[in-house]
Amino acid sequence: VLETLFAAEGPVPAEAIAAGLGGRLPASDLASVYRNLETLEAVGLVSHVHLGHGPGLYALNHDGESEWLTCERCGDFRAVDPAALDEVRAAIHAAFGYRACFAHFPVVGLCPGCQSALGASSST
Amino acid sequence: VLETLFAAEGPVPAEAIAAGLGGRLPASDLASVYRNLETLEAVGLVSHVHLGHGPGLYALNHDGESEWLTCERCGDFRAVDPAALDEVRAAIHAAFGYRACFAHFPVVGLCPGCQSALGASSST
DNA sequence: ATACTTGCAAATGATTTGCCAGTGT
DNA sequence: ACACTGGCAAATCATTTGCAAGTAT
Repeated sequence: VLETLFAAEGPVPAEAIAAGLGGRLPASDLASVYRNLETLEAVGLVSHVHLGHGPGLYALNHDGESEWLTCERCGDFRAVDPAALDEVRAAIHAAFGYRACFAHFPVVGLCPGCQSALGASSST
Repeated sequence: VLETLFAAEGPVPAEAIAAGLGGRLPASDLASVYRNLETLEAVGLVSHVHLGHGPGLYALNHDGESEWLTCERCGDFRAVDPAALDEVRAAIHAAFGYRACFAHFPVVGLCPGCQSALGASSST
């Protein structure tokens, strides 16, 4: 499982891991994959993120957890360094007292491309 | 279904609507409830939010959609006026070009209570 | 022999779909 | 007669659990 996650380019669904990323790596049973992922998450080597509906996506924690942005229209997503969201976190903390984390559940919105794809109207 | 949503205090799972909020209102079949909710969402009267894992929660759009904050530790949540998140949205837009929306997927983090419950360490 | 890990199958929870009967126009 | 809505059962998708067989220590 670790080898497969290492070979993956980005976060992947458990099913893809079970399939060995489409046959390129040894396949295993989905149940074992979930069991291993659970263990690996518990020790902090792996984490998963929920991008919209659809299955959770798993990825290695190379240096630390990433946080995520995803587009609710086209489904695209990007990892961001947690530090890049510190200003956002500060604004949320100042307004509501919450300390936000976008590692497990991402920031959801419209990516620049989809903003223009719909008639670009709003400002700010 | 509308009547039930109107009687509900906050966002409720489809199952609670089907049960008539625990018997206080006429019960219906879960499938019908989902079908009606889908239609009501399509016409903009209702929206649902995904609070962490667990079922989606449905609520009326009284004056406009709310956006949500939820605590990943205690599961508590609160609705916020979208305007209150404009500063946050602006920070995200400035940094990444994304236009965030927290109506369907909330801001996830630690509420003030849970921050103290874990040894309050971090600042900002 | 004992502990850990797997594969496979069945269970769970949320949601969707198919279909048929009941109501309304 | 025809369109719409509801109930009920079965299907689907992601994930979990039980259990028996297999490998390792």
